[in-house]
Amino acid sequence: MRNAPDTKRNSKAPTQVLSATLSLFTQKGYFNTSVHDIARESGVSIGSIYHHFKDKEGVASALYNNLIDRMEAELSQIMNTHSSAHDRCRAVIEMLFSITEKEPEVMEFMLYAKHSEFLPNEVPVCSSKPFELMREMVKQGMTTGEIRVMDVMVASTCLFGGSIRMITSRLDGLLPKPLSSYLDDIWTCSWRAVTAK
Amino acid sequence: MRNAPDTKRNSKAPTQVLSATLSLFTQKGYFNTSVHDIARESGVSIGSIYHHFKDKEGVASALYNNLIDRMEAELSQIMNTHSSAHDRCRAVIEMLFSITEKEPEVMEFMLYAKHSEFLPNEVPVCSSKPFELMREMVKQGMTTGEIRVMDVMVASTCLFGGSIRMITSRLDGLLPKPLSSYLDDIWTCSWRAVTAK
DNA sequence: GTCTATACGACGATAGAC
DNA sequence: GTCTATCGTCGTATAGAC
Repeated sequence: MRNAPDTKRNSKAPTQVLSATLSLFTQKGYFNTSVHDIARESGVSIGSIYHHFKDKEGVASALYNNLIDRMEAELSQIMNTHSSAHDRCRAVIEMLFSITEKEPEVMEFMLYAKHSEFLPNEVPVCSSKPFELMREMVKQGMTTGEIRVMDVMVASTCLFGGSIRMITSRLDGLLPKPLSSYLDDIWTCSWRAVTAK
Repeated sequence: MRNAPDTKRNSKAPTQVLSATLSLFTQKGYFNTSVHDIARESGVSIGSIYHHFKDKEGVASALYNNLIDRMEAELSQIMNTHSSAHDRCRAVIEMLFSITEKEPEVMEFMLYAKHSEFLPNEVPVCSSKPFELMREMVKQGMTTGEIRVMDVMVASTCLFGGSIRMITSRLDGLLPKPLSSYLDDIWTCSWRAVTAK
């Protein structure tokens, strides 16, 4: 029913590799992780890894794009289930905080890794679709009058910048309590920063 | 009149090395820069580099601590020449913006590099003296009633987080105009976020 | 203090059997 | 599709002359 009749079923190697890679990259960084490490951690041999991915950078690239796609899906979901900029932006921060607590590695790799050093050909996170969607929310908030009219970049940065830095602080172990316990305070500050009244 | 009578005068090699290193690390990153690169760029031989520094990490470490010290000096200066939290914090942002425009490499290395990956033994930036001073300013602002009473970490992050992300955006080339042209808007947002009324 | 030449290890990537 | 064994390169660090 599928494509090739005789070849083996699609293996689960790639997902195992990506999962192990996320752990290793967030713990030790891209350059401190060897392909041997990935093979050991994932239980997949080097040969297989190179069969499924072009090279080490290809592994990182696949991982990166996977996570960007996932983020974009989450943001679209929020875009669709909320109508005001206020509700949308708050939901975004809540979502980011939640992922940070449940899957710190995902956030670590998305927001904290210096992709440009090992993925020179990928579009930087801040120019990626998810970040564009966040700016779009802010923009719409200006047209509805919820948010003061100003440079969209400035407004977006002020509205989300605090939360993003709270996330990195949490990942650095500087915050004793889970992010959810700071959410109300952060949101009060962030919204006051850009709202009209 | 100095210490050793016969040995050559203290060479300027170390400063040349650190200067070249800053350029290379910010352009290509720590791991993409070899000691050979540093030798070539600085005009100092490998042997000399290893004479002055323990190893490659030692070069990075010296650079890092130099810049931290410099930042601390700038912040102390601001602490002494301004009295209110309002004036101090605004001056800090102005200073950070100014350095970003005049010496982008300094900010790039301070705020954007993932030090933990190549300087595992150094204290992270966010726990360094300069960042502590910034939190101290915020703390004092709460006692004087300028800033709403809340978790100091939350307030500091909200007050400075937007500006710090503007800096990284600027370094990423996402902002067409120099940071100074956004300063007033950013400050309005940031201060509204934490101020009492 | 400065240099050149070299030793040595690690890692990315491939070959080729199963 | 998966594996093991191996190759070649590059980069850190040292030795030792000046």
